[in-house]
Amino acid sequence: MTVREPTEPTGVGSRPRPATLTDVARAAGVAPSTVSRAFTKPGRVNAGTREHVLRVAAELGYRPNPVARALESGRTSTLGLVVSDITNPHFFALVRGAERQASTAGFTLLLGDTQQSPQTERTVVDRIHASVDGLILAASRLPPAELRAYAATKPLVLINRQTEDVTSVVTDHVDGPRQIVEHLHSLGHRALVFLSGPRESWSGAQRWAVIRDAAKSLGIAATRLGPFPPSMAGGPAAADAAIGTAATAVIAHNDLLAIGALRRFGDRGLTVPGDISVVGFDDIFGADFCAPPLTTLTGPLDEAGRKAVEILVTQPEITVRAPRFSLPSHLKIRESTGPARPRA
Amino acid sequence: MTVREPTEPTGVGSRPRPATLTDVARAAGVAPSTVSRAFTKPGRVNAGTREHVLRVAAELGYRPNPVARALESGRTSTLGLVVSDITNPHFFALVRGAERQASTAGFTLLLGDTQQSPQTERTVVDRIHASVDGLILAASRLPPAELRAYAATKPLVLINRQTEDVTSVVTDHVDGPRQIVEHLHSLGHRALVFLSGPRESWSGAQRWAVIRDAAKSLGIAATRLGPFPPSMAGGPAAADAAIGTAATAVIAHNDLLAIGALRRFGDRGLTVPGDISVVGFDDIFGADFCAPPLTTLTGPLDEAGRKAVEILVTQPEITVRAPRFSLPSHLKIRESTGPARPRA
DNA sequence: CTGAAAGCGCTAACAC
DNA sequence: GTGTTAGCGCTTTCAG
Repeated sequence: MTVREPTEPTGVGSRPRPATLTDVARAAGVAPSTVSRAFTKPGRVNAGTREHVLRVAAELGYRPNPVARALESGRTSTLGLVVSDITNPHFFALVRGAERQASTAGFTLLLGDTQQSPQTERTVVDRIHASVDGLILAASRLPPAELRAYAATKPLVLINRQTEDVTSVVTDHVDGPRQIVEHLHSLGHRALVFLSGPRESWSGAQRWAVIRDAAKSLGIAATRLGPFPPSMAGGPAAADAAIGTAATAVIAHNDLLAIGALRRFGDRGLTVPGDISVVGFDDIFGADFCAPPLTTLTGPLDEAGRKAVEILVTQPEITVRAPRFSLPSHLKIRESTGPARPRA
Repeated sequence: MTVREPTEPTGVGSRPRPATLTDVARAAGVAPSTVSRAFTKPGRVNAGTREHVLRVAAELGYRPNPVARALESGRTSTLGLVVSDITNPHFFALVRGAERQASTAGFTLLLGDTQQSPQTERTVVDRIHASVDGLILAASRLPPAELRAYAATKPLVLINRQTEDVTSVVTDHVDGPRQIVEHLHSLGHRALVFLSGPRESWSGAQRWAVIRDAAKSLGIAATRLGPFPPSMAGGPAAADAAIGTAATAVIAHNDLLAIGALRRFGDRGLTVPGDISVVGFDDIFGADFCAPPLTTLTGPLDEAGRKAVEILVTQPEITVRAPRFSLPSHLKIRESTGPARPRA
């Protein structure tokens, strides 16, 4: 039997081996199981012993090793959150909401970024898969079959993506986009343009479908331009493309693109909303203080994050029944939309 | 000996037990150690055997369990990143930089939020401590002794906080603030005000110290107001307080506070920079498109995140020597600063 | 080159 | 109420 000296440093500048449960047991003169119980089942151990054990543990600076605990129990108290582009402020609120809810529940978040690539997404998910009790995939680009395969293996919640047999939380994608069209219509706009984002975006497809139908039923024109990168950098191209049309209002795939377009319109000498109205999606940080403040459809992403975490923490079993949740969004009217003025 | 049936589902709606290394070994007709080697030491196993094992593993959908691997090796390929308030956009760039660098290195990030409380910080750090190979604490509020204690236990890198015997990465906090003062001085400002953030903020203290000294040596007045919450919500109170002084320029503890103040000045009928100039810190997302775009000191936080991760991934040992790194920051002059105009 | 066996730190039966 | 024992899934000596 090899016994390592508990506290012997192994060399200059190295770190001491942290105390283990066994060390504590030995020092306290009790069995390992007693120490374990002292920490995890306070009721099932003599109060005096417990106190003693706890004291000795504190002296030794003992802290239970979650890795060992996880190996035994199969539970890690950790949730994986995978987003498609952590660089995108769109996801900040999501990460924030998820983190808050997780920490409230005593869970920790493992963060992953797919950099918009399905291949990377696969790698990331495979890697964290076994280390988490549940998985949240935001705006996943994975094909349905793969998503189902993951869901069969581990509690999985999709955010802003829906697929058969997989639990999802989406921000409303029907009423919201329709409200935008109605808002614009009521302001007198009769031709609008949708500045689209990535082709593979599920939510982007939903948005356009609803916008197109709503426009049709109101008898106004709607055309789609793009795809454009869903970032501020995509703004100039998107704005320029819009200027080439007869539209008096643009609806951008997201706020980032909208803000980018806003600036470009300014640079090109167009005033917003005087010459052209602009609407975004998400109500990201900054949408309320850009110039002019942006009319946008709130996408309660922090709430979506909270909801997803809540599901995984309190009732992971229900994910096998693949319920779908939809969170209401509403139109936040600010100053980037106004009455239509026919353009020359 | 208890042998669980490898693939038998345990009930309706439950999930199959994932294949383990042992399952693969059995199915492939080899020893567990051979399977292990096939995955981790490709050289030390017969090419044919290896191929066979890999094929069987693939068929079974086997994926090595990182938790078990970590327990044995003591390494988790995971880094803990703890920020004081994930709600603060200030940290977005940090999280982003850290995540990118980590994933490049094949590491995963565990995210923690201390909600500005030292007590919570302790809890969070204690909890993730054993699950990570290294720790990054951003804007830590912990006392030096505790920080040292953690550093003695695990590779630790502090961001924007310095303490003896602990490795740190800070964005320059001397030249930068001085540049702000000089910039303002050169525009003719002779009285400025510092809108301070939380009292416990290490970087806030540094900033004020340099500003005060720089002002003194330039022979201009500098006073400190506050503390104010370092958020947009803190802006109104901060702006109002500043209006009550003779200052023609304000330097805010961070961009959030600066943007909040910007809006308040507008609401109160003051034009920026006509009536008063405003400077922030960090160059957060949005600083370039608020109205007017904010002059601010860049705090290369994404780079700081990358640097911290890089240290922990490539040379964790050096943290015992507690080197200090400082990343250059520079003044980004935009439109919120202009020539001083004496106020009534 | 491959197998057998020990054990990482912890929890959970199962005794006593 | 407490100790003993057997693993969780994997890597790693150590034999063969």
